[in-house]
Amino acid sequence: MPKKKLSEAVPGGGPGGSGATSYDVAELAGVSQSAVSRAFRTGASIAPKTREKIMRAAKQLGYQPNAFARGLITRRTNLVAVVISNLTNLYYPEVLAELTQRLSAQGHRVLLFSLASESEIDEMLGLIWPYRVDGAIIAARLKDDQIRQFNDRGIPIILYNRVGEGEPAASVCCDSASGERELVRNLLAAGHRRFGIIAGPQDSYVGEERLDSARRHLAAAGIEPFIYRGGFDYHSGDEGLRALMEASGGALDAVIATNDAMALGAMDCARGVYDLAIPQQLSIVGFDGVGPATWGGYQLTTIRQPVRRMAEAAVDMLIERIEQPGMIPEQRLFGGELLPGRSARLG
Amino acid sequence: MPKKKLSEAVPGGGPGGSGATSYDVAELAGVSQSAVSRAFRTGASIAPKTREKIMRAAKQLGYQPNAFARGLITRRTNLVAVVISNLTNLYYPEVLAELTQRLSAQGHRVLLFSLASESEIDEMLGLIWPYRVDGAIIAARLKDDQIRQFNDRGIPIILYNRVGEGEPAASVCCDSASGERELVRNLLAAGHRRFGIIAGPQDSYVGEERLDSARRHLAAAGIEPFIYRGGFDYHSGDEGLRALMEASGGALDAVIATNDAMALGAMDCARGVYDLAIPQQLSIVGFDGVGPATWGGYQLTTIRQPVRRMAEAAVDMLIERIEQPGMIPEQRLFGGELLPGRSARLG
DNA sequence: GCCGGATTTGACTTCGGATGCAACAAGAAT
DNA sequence: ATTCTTGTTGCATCCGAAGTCAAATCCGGC
Repeated sequence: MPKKKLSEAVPGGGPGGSGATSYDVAELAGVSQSAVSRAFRTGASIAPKTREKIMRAAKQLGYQPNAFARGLITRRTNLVAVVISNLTNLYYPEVLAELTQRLSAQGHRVLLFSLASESEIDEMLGLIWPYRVDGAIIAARLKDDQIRQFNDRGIPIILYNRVGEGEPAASVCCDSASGERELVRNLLAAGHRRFGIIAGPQDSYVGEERLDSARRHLAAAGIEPFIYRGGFDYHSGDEGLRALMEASGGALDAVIATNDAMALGAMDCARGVYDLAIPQQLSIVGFDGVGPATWGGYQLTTIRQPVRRMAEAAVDMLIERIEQPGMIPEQRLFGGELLPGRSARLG
Repeated sequence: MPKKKLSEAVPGGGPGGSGATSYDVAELAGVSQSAVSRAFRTGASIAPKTREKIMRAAKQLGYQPNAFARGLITRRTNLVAVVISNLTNLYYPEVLAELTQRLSAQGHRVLLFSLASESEIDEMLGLIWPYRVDGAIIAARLKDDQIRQFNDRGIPIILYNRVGEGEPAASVCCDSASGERELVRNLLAAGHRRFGIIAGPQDSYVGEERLDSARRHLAAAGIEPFIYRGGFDYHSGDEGLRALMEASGGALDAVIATNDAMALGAMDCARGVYDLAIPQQLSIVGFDGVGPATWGGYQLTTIRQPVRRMAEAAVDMLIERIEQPGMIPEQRLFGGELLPGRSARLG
């Protein structure tokens, strides 16, 4: 009769049920629990014949090592927290899909957190700590002391399209400044002179980068654009265009929206409300290169972020830092690709 | 001098570091580890004064109970697996956002799995088991034996817009049949007679439901529609419309797409390629009620799924089953709302 | 058949928090 | 003051896998 630690009659009732432990497998295979444990770790010292025998028993019992027990002793949970502020944004689902698949492929599970508002971050951090995640990828605005909490706990993080302000943090970003410069340069070259900008909320890092870059390069050409502040959503594009038309007395050549969703809203408004031909009477550009931007009805002129490469970099950098703690907080900047589209006349 | 189990010098180095355990807190507060444990469980037998003292010590050390240790002993992980086949679909991000927020609010964390293809499901299940999730919400096509694996392990699941075929399973669905019937009835009442259907892939449950319903109700009026099979994405709408125009010799009154993305693709194609006025020359309807469907350029006539209510139901049903195992596999069907839009003439 | 080195193996301990139980304290009842 | 409640507390143990270390086994070579 075995000593103990054998699982009781299976709760689920069925054979090959749920509760099998390494002790159950050990008994069935006629080996010790240690052997079972070793059979499931690559590189462990175990005879091939023994491992095979154990694997057969494990399969018969439907045994899978308990990640909680394993995580407790190894201090590696294989969990990565992914924090995304606003999932209903058109851009993030694509990012999330890429991150999830790549992390999965590397043996990590995704613990997803989404925020209804940025103020919930502190609360959310309190939900992350108990799970002892191996690392985190964060597409939300972290304050310095929040970054520091990760650093203090030794949890590597990668900021996505954000940077640490005071506290150093590794990050992956799309180069907003040069992307926006490209757009402005082309618009100027095509002869546009009266600009409106539909900007994002002030608490968005990339939003402000794009806005600053656009203003700076327009200023260099002696142009002062009209500016409207929206919320990065489609509706803000509509409202933004109305506001700009009013502010400029209808005399606009070009509208720069700091993301695609707003650019699309502005296009629909320009056509539907003001009956303007795009790009003949008004050029509109966006930023991101989301799916709908390429749709036939829009063919938006925009900067496409290299999402796949960025996600790949974020995951690779994170895993490097998990494997080898204490690396320097590197920042990687990716250039965007100009999608010419048909919503703007470019030079 | 305390016996043992006190964490060593903090790895992170800083004070209030990461590795604090209940033993550390116990020592600082001058109580036993049991007391610390009880302080963090509501309803446990502990004096308010003691708890307060412990909480103060815990805060000072930055202590948070280790979810892995807790989960190991309680057999409750507070993890819920959310499986979504195709995140880049326009519809699912909204669902995911709702599910995540509601689960969070109920004290559950989301372990996210996304699939590049449905064939990966078995592989993915192997990644779920080790984490001993309390339950799962699944928006992917599960085969009966896959559902049975959950049942055998006693893990409650809720299928989202899917049903179990042989194996019983709780599910939350939007009523495809009556939504589609509503659309067809209105289109018929407005005098449409030559129909095309842009359907989804055959392995989609809701896709087939919608297709069947549309065909049945058209057949009842003696109408045999042209049918094209697409992949539920925007591009399929474009291809679908071209195929239908060709098949029908250009003589179409109405196009029924079984989701919005394809309907939008068809609209752009109808306008851009065939120069048709919508809805005057061609009516197009979709299904889902995704964000872009309401955009000014489209104003798609469609059926909006009550995503919030459905997500709420899914979460509530799941939690019921977690708290109280062995409930009957209930199926909940939600009616969709007809968004009249402007892409179809309705009767 | 015996020996030395390499490989395998199992007993035991560990991770960190939860909990049954007995010990204990504080107040109530007698 | 004594006994009985009621309410707190600590001890010891458990959850399930991983890793340490010493014992056991294997193997070719003599």
